[in-house]
Amino acid sequence: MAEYPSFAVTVDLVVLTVRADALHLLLVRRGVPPYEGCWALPGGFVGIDEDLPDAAVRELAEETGLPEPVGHLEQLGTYGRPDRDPRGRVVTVAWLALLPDLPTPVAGSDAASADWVPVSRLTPGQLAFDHDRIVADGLERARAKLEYTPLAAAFCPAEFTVAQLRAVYETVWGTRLDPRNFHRKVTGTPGFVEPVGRSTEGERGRPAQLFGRGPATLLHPPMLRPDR
Amino acid sequence: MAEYPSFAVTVDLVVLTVRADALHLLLVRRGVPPYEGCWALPGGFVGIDEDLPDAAVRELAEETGLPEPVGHLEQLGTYGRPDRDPRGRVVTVAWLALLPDLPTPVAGSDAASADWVPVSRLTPGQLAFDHDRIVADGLERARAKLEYTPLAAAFCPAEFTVAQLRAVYETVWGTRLDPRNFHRKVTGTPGFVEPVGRSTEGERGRPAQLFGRGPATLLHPPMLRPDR
DNA sequence: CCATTTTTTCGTCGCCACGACGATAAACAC
DNA sequence: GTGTTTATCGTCGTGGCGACGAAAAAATGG
Repeated sequence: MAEYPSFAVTVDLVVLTVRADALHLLLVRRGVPPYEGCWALPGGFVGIDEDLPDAAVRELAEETGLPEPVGHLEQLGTYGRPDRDPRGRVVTVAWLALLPDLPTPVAGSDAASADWVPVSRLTPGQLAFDHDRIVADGLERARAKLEYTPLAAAFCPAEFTVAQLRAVYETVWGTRLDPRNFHRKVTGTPGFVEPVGRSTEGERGRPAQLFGRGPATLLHPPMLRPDR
Repeated sequence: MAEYPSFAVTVDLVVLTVRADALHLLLVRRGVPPYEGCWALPGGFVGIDEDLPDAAVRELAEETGLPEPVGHLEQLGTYGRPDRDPRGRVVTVAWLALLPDLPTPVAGSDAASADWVPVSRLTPGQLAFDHDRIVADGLERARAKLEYTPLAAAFCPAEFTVAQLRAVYETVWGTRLDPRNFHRKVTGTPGFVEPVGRSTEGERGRPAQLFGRGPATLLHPPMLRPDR
C-alpha cells in the first residue's frame, strides 16, 4: 500500500438534543493547535483496527459519558477538502446523533471542556475546520428526517407524552403545530408510538398518557412541515 | 501527522441507468489481485491533493467516457471495515450516480473492461470487497429519492415525455403506475417538469409533449409508492 | 380510404388525510 | 366552590389521490 497517498481518518459528531425548548449542539473547546481555543465538533482519530461506526460510538461515549447507547446515531457524510486541516491530509467521517436531554453532566473525560450550545447562538465562521458546514448539513438532515421517520422520539426519554413529542417538532422546525391535529396524527400513525398504560402525575393541567417508541422506522404518510 | 494511523482512501461509484425497461448497474471486471477476475464497482484512489467530489467526478468521467457532467451524482456513504481490503486499511467513499441511457460505449480508458449489468442479475457474494452492501445501499437510496425528489428525470435525456418518466419510476420501483394519474401528478407538481413546446414524431400512438427538467429540487407533495 | 390499435391527455367520482377550529375531560391553584 | 391549564375527542370543508371513463391524435392493416 506504500504506493498510494496516505490519509489520516477522523470521526466528527454532530450531537443534537432538545432542552429548554431550544435545539442544542454539543461542542468542545479545543485545547491544542490548530484552532486552539475555538469551538469544534467532538471527534477524534479512527484507530488502525477500528471500524467507522465503532469509532463514532466510542467518541460519543467518551464525550457524553454514557456507556449504553441511547438515542440515534447515523452517518452524515464525509468531508475531505485537501486544505481542511493545516496539519495535513485528514478525511473526516461525520455522524449525526440525536439524544434525549441528559441529566448527566457532559464533564469530558478529555482535557477539552464540552458544552451544550443553542444552535441559535451559532454564527458563521465560529467553528474550527469545516465544522460550520458539517453542522449545517447535520441540521438539515435532522429537520428533514423528522418528516418521514419517527426519529423525533430519539430526542425524548424512554417514556414521553404527545406534548413532549410535539415540543420536539416545534423546536427543531421552529414552527408551531396544532396540538389536536398533532395528537390525531401521532396516535393514528401505526407503529409511531405505543401507549405504556400509565399517565403523568403532578404536572399542570390534565394528566397526559405516556407513550414509548413504536416499531415503525418510516412514517406513512409522512409528518409534513407547515408551509413549504 | 506521523503519530496517527495511516489510511488509503478510495472512491467507488454506484452508477445506475435505465435501459430496455431494466435498471442497470455499471461494473468493471478486476484485472489485478485482489479479487482478480471478479466484478467490482468502478473506482480508484483519491489523489493526495484531490477533493472527494473531484475524485468521484474524475472516476465517473474515466469510466463512462463522458467529459461533461450529465445526470446526478451524490455521496452515498463511507465504508471502512478494517478487513474490507486484504491489501491494508482502505476507507472508501461511495457515490451514487444516476445517468440517462448513454449511446456512448463504456469502453474503458482503463485496462479493465466495463459493462452494464441488470441489477436483477446480481446475486449476493458476486462482487468484490464489500461492494454487495454498497450496491444494496445505493439501490435503496435511489428508490427512496424518487419519492420526494425529481431525480427520476436524471435517468432521462434532456427532453423526455411523461411516459418515459413513468417508465423510469416503474423500472426502479418494480411496480406499475396508472398513466392518467401519473400524468396529472407530474404536470401538476410545480417545478417538476417544464414543457418544451414540441412533441414526439414517428412514434406509435398519439404524439406526446416533450418536457425538460424543472427547477424544483424537492417534490411537494411527494410521489408516493403504491402499497407500503 | 376506413376501421383498428396504440398512446396521450382531459374529466369525474369517491375516499381519506389534513388544516382549522369547537367542545369536553381531568387535573391543579386559589 | 371558581378559574386555569392541558389533554383528548369531534366536526367540517378542502384537496390530493386511486380508480376508472372518454376523447384526441397519431400509426397500422386491410
